[in-house]
Amino acid sequence: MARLPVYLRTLLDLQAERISNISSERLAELAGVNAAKVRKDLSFLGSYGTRGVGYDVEYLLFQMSRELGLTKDWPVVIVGIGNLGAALSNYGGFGDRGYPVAALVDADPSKVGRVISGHTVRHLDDLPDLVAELGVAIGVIATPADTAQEVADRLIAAGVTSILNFAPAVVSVPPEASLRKVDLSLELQILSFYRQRETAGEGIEGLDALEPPEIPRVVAAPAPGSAPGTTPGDAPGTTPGTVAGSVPA
Amino acid sequence: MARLPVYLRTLLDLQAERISNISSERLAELAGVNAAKVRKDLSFLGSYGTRGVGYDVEYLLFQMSRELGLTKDWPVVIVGIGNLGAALSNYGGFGDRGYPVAALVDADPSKVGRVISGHTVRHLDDLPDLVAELGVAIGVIATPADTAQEVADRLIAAGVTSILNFAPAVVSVPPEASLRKVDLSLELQILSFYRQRETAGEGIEGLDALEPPEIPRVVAAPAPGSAPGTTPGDAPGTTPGTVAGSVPA
DNA sequence: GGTTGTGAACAAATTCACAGCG
DNA sequence: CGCTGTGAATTTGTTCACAACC
Repeated sequence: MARLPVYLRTLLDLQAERISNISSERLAELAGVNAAKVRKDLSFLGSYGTRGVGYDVEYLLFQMSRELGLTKDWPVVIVGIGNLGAALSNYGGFGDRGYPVAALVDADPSKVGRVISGHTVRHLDDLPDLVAELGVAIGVIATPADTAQEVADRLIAAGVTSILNFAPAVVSVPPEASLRKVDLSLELQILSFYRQRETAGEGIEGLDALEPPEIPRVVAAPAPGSAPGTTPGDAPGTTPGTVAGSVPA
Repeated sequence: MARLPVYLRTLLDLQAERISNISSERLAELAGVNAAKVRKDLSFLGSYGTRGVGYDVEYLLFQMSRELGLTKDWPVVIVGIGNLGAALSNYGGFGDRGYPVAALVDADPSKVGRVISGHTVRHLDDLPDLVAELGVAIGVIATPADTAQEVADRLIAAGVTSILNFAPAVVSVPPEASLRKVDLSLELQILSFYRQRETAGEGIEGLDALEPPEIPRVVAAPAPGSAPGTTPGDAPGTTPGTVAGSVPA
């Protein structure tokens, strides 16, 4: 369940405050969820609470860390050392929490050999060797959208079964692998969607209402920057809110 | 619905390939979802398809962009100019897609005045003025966890109702505001959780799925690396293949 | 013929509510 | 008595399947 890490973090805060015991009620409040949900989620790990009392913070933390696989390191390889990839490799939040950056990889020969945040960038072709040597457990895709699937395939082929994808593209992996995605422009679009609905009349229904009843087959030019002459490949050149999230590698 | 941006992106790709018409079946395949879901989602926007034919890419794009609020810019303020904040402000993906970075803000006086990616860092106290002057629509929180809630409060107070939170903390906002979060360590923990489940039974620690939940009242030391050989209890072996390792909604 | 749009069936997730235990 | 753990009820989301339509 994807909420466990949130509980974990909350419990760590509690531990830092020397609080040794917590009820599902209070934990729920701190984690921003419903109390029954907390109990269901925790009981999924086993019966680690005490009726009439609550949960022992320390003990629960221990069980949870074990369950989340936090008792060992999971070395990470970052593929695609553009803006985002470089930022990620420089971002301390990885290593601190048990996910040390083990290697940086890029397909661009001009990037290979450069040293970033203490790591020498290696070529994408070295992936299998790096994975084997360094025991890489997680692959981070920080390439442009159009190479994301290929990179994922190569990660899988190299034996990496956990992938975190920052590229704004749909990538698929075999069922035995896990994939999570982080897409900045997607989040922003969701936000502006809600905001739009607020400001524009009332909801979708209201929008239907102001729709012309007849069927407008021909469409007005989509806002700014229509450029039907651009080269194919990447960068759909039209309409605001294009594919985004990553950087030239 | 949070899938609309994915369809949007797919449609943009199609447009770039000069494909003018698409069936829900094909669109579903490209977006990595079920065809019926695509139709339900799209019908939520209105009846923009043609039976027996499919959807007109251009027209659907136009309607969708409008619905997602992509016909106008949504200026962004980034709060917290540390590693991550600086990386984000330097990251082109915002402005290109209709989310121009309008201002950078930090609470640290030593950061105020510095110029990053063409923006002079302003003090957090200037937030209300900046929001009013620049028409800021979205606030990005890139501060440490312990100040995230306060920053959110100040954003709301300044009139920003859309917030994207990168800080690893639970922040709450009034119901009229929207909040999205991006949490890297959370994603990594989810990945290692699945991975852990897979490989449970091997590894240095003999945490096999044997269960007898003896009385686990005594708390073992949660210190990193501690490996109590006979830790009792283990997650119920239930729901074997249930939790798939793929992208949830 | 083919494909959308949608009610109905189904599945999953969430919440309720309470028995059972400390 | 208070709080956990969990079946049952409810809500939410997904998929099916087919009538309506081009």
